[in-house]
Amino acid sequence: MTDRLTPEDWIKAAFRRLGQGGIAAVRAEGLARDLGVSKGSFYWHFKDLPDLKAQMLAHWQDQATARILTLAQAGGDTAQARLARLMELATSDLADPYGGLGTEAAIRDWARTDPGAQAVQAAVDAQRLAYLQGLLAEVGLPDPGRAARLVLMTYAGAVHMGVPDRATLAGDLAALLAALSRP
Amino acid sequence: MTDRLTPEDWIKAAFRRLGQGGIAAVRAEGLARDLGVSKGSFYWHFKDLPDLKAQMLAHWQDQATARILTLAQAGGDTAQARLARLMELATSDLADPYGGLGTEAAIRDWARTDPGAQAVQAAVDAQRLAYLQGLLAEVGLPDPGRAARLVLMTYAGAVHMGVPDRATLAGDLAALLAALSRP
DNA sequence: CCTTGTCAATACGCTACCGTATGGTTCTGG
DNA sequence: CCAGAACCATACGGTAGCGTATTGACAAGG
Repeated sequence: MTDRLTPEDWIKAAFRRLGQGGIAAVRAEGLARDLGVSKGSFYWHFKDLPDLKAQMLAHWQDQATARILTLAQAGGDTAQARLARLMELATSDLADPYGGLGTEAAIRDWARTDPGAQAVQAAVDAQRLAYLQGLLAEVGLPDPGRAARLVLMTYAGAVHMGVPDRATLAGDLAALLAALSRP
Repeated sequence: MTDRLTPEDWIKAAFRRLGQGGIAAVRAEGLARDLGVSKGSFYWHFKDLPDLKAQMLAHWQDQATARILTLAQAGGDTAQARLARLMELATSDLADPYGGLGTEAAIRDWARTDPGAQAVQAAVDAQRLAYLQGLLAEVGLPDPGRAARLVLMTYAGAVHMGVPDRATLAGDLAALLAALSRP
């Protein structure tokens, strides 16, 4: 257990602050306080705040697309199985390893005002939409484009309202898919 | 046209800033710059920033519930008619008189970190949910509680993602309701 | 007129943060 | 064992915003 810090430690702490206080709360001096060091350390690991934020976005982008999608892909052979696995993943902790489901919402908040975050968020949304649409088409839904959009909007909405709890969210998503699958 | 300012002028300007830059952008000195006066004027009309924000929340609460719901209520005699009118209102400018549909999203962002905003947002959500659930029950949906939740989650999600455009949003909501109405 | 109330300008001290500069400490390879 | 690298502390000047205090402009009523 070294008491020296790595960039990852800072990034993890930054995501904690992002989830709680929004992007305005991720500051060099505050993070240093959280980690029990001085900000001299921060400016050793990062050039400045924009540097840290860029690395946060890179982490998030990888987390939100690549990792989840490969996990879902490994979830089964049939489209049904992969779809089920994806729903399961989306409502699990894996979707948000940095703390509550709030990180997804906090990133969206951030993206409303920051062009860089906006770009990453758009890319993530597009990738999710394409993958989900493909899956739903394979399953045989009538209008897979609209259905995929509805599912993602529901997910984003759930994350931004007080999500009831993960079980009801899973139930709501399942009900939505069931309703959309009978024309 | 008097060149003197009223509290409403400040509040309107504050909502513009909220929609663009989030709650962090509503500051006394910035607002004063927007309005072409000095901040001495701000502290004449408002005790301090929390005072302004409280008045913003009061305005929003009235706007988001009372006004919309009475408009919807006046939209027709049957539940179907009122439901249609509600959907129409939700995707119109009336839902957000302060500028793009972004205010709704900005308020939710704000509510994530501010307890006062959180309380108002929760109250608005609860009222919307109750009203919509009643309407959907009257129309005869199988599970009106879940359906109402799904509709509101979809709406919140649409507001937070790049809404495609109001027409497709209206179409998506209609498709959702149609799908949910056949068991 | 002149007083009073309303709204705005200016100037001030205070706090929180940024980013830099410089120096101290601990780890590690040769 | 020591030179350099990696990591952290401390101290500094600069900016942006808050809230207060004081004064000025100007309209309306007595």
